[in-house]
Amino acid sequence: MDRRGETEAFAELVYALIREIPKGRVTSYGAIARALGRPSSSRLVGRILGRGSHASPPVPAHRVVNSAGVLSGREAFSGAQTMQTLLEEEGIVVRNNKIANFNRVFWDPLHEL
DNA sequence: GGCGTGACTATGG
DNA sequence: ACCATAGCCACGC
Repeated sequence: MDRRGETEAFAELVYALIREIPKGRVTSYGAIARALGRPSSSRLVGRILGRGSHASPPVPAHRVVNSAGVLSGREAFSGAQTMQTLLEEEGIVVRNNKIANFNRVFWDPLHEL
């Protein structure tokens, strides 16, 4: 299996895990990487989502933010529905591109899955 | 193979 | 809370 295949396989695991995030909860790139056994690949997680993650069923990528609770990927959500809008529709409070109640809505797959 | 870049993270001042 | 540094890993030039 070449590097390309490994990355694609990892991407599928990332999508699968993100689909498990409960509505109204969020997690971080690092938490996902750690849950999949690759603690040092947090940047790769973000990269995977950035490359137009067209998977089916669709992946709720808006529920993934960085470790500080900042919507670092909002630029990728071009359209009527912004990342912030999607989160607010689930009851998450966003202020200045940052999740206000981050500690309460954070979902750690290692501890809650 | 080098070098810059980025939806990252942890740590220290 | 803000900024700088240093690891990190895959990608594109």
